[in-house]
This record gives sequence, C-alpha cells and structure tokens, in this order.
Amino acid sequence: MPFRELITAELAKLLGALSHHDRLLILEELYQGEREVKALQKKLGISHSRVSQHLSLLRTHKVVTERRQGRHVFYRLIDPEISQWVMSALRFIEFRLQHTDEILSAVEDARNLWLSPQAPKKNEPAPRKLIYIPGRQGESEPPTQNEA
Amino acid sequence: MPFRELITAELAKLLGALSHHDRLLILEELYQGEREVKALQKKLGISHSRVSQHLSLLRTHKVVTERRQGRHVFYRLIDPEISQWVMSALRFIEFRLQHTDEILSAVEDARNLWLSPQAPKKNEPAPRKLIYIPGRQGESEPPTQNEA
DNA sequence: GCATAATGTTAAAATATATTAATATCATCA
DNA sequence: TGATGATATTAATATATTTTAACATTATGC
Repeated sequence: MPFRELITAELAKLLGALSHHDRLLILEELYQGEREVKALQKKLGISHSRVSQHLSLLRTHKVVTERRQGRHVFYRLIDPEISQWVMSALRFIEFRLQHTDEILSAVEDARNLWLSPQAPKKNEPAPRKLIYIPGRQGESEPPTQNEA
Repeated sequence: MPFRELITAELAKLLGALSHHDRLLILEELYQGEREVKALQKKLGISHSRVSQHLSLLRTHKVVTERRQGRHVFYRLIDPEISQWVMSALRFIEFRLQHTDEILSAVEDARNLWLSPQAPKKNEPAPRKLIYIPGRQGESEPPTQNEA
C-alpha cells in the first residue's frame, strides 16, 4: 500500500481544514445555499476579513467554490454532502453533550437541520441521501475485537 | 438554537483530534483490533513517546480507551465506526488524488480496508454497517442551491 | 530480594503551525 | 473617480507538535 501515507495525509489536511468552529458554521450555512461574505460575516458575528480568510482556506482545500456576480461573490459547497458527513459525526460526540435537555434538543435541532431529507428549508435543490443512521443497534458487542 | 455553538465547538474539537497523519494511521490500525503502544510505534515508525502522546490525546477526546495487562497497555477504539466515518471522507479528497493508477489503487485499497463489510481481516467482531455510499449518482444538479 | 530490561507515561523545552486583527491592495460598479 | 466589497499580507499571539529526558511499573534472571 505505497500511497497510503499520502492518502492519510490528505485526509488529515481535510479534517484540519474543517476543525474550526467558525468554519463548521460556514459549512452549516452554505449547506442552506449560496452565501456571500457579508451574509456569513453577519451570521457569524466576526470580521469580514476573518470570514474571507476562512473561505480562502476552505477554497484551498476544495471544500467551497465561488461564483462572481458583479461585485458580489457567492460561495457554495463543492459537494454539499460534506456537510452531512460532518454532521453525521454527531453520534461520536453526543455522549459528551447529553447532560441537559437544552443541549439534547440542540443536538436534535442540529441533526434535523443537517441530516433530515428535507434539510434545506426553502426551495431545496434535491432530495439528499442520508448518511447518518440514527440509533445504535449495533451496540451489543464489547469492542474487544481481534488480535493481529 | 442556543447550544448550537457548543455543538459546533465539540465537533471542531473532535475533527481537530483526528486531523493528524499519525493519529489517522492509529485509527486505521486500531480498526483492525486492539494494539499495544509498542506495536503502534513499530508500525508508524515514530518514537514511543509520540505514540503515547497521540493516544493520550485520542483518549482525552474519547476516541480510544485502554486495557492494562502487566506492563502492556492495549488500546482500542471506543466506537470502531468512527474509523469508517473518517474513511468515508475519502470521496471528498479522491479528486485530488486521482492522478496516477498507483494512487487510485491505493485509494481502493484504503476503501477496502476500512469500508468493506469484511474489513477486519481475521476473527472480525461483527458485520458492520456501511456508511460510505460508493459512486456519485446524485451529481446531476449544479449546486446553485437556494437563497436565504 | 535485587538488579536489569521492557513498556508506557509525563514534563519541559524547542520548533512548527494556526489564528487573529489590523492594514493594504485589488476589483467592480454607480 | 469614489465608494464598496473582497482578498492578501503582515505581525503578534496562541496552539500544536516533536524531541529529549526523567519517571513509574512490571517482568525476568540471578
């Protein structure tokens, strides 16, 4: 497996590009549809320069792309399913968050927003494939697994 | 959505914990089964201290857990499906890697290793749910999406 | 038991990367 | 051209990573 290292490195870079609070919010926002920098800036409450830097990084990592229209630049996800993919990781963190009802319901909200088939509120582009499989029916076996 | 920030921050932390070449290799390795530090050290070709520190970080983020036996410490994935989840992101980077046949086949190898139902070679713990959906049949619509 | 080797963990220091905020530059359109 | 919006650059600060070394624990041989 000669290029396994390369693949792992690429994956690590992608994960690194996404491992930022603001950038995840941008992902969430862009999952709803195209947005210009100004809109993202308002939504996130950070400077436009910072938004631009985040977008630049996401562009570098081929997560987003843009479309120019006059002086407006609209950003969008290259593959909107990356958003679903990220959110499908909710299952790996929810046990950390399952403390208050408020947080639990926020997790539900997030899941509905990002993972339900009717996710994009208005004028949705197309029905999306579900990646997340709710529930943990496969929880029977203790993960002792095998030896090498 | 009051705790959305919290959820996004948690997700970002998880992604951050995984966004390292060595740690992804550890994930891959542990997907095969329990491993002691020494084995990981040999496999990755890095210092045992570094392995231990990586494992410590993964432990902090509840990705792995350990079992002690004498002077050996065996690590395993808390939820082996996290490994599949990470590898299902291959689709988001493969267009960057699709250059040589060698790389392409390495991607295939990686996919087979991590995502095929019979993934763990020997004495597999249980049939695993597939998260990755091969192919891109939903590629018809240009992602113009909707406006807010 | 005692010394020694094997296995892991931890801490501290050095290095490398990432983030931020401020500023500068560039492009577009009225 | 002037106003606006977007991007690039920079420098400072903060985080992460790596290395080295010290430490703890368990097994083994005498």
